[in-house]
Amino acid sequence: MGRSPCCDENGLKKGPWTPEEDQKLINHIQKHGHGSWRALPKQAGLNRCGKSCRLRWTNYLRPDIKRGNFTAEEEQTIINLHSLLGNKWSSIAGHLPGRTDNEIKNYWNTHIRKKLIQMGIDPVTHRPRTDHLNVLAALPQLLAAANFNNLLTLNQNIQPDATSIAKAQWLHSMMQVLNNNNNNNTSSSSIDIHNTNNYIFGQSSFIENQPNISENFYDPTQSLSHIDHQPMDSFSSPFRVFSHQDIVPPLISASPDESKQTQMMIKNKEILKHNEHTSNPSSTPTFAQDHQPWCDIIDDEATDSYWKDIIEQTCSEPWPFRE
DNA sequence: AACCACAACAACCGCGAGCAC
DNA sequence: TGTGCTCGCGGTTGTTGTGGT
Repeated sequence: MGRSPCCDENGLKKGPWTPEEDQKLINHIQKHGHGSWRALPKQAGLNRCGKSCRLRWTNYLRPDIKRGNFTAEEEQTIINLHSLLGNKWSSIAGHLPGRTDNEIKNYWNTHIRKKLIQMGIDPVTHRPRTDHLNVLAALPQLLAAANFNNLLTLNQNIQPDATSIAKAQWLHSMMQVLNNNNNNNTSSSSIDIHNTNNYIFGQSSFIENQPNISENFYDPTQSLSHIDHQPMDSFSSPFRVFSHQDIVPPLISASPDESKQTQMMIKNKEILKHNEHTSNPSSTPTFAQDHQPWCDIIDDEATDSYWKDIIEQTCSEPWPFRE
């Protein structure tokens, strides 16, 4: 396995491309195709290495490249695909026609990554950051994000809005992370996949066991674009549920219709209730059983004292990582 | 107007896979 | 089978633009 020596050659120009160079490259490729990139610069009369030409063509000059800002749908697709594929920028780019891997990578590093971090999400794992200091530091923001006033009146309003549900799911997930830390003497920072809300962050056993339900389950997807410069109490989870068939998720609306979401929510509640009543206790636990406290929040009266208790319990118990 | 800090993005670098000989 | 070449990928750096002081 040899290494390409092309960029080590002396006398080859580096740095930004001039319009003249661009034109030469375009003309040559339009006439002859790129063929061997290594041989191309000489044939095209360019004092560049083949690698530089290839990069310039694939990232900038190619006629099918889409210019302009990323749409909310594209952004959501990137997040979804990144949660599945990781930093496989070329694979991600394959699902975004007209976008290059370099462009996506840059957009990720300059925009999306920061937003996720700002929201307390690990941009690598796409889960709430579980390192102790970060969780502690993020707690006030998370509490604000959850917008307790909305949560406390969740069930007093007949039709809770989708954003409130997303916030609530978000908060609950963080609470479970905290509780995990409390209950885990081994100071491991990993999340128990069966005990946490991975139905938000990835494929859970619930989803895998119950694809029919997962297809109908409320999708909390929201574009990240609208949380720019917004107070934390107006954000929502950027994550969505993947089903089996959704390994490569389709494009979805970034601004789903509110009433539709509400209908979905009601439908999902019915499914959960139905599941609760009909499931066999000895079989694989259902979503409702796995997440009983959370279903209770949705289905039962949520009171001030309930939330107070949670917070006090979570915050007053000795942290395994405290001195 | 000058300076600085930061953001955005184009381009480069190094590595590994695949292929031909 | 080993070697060298080419290409593509992902991480990083450099350059330019923009806003604040």
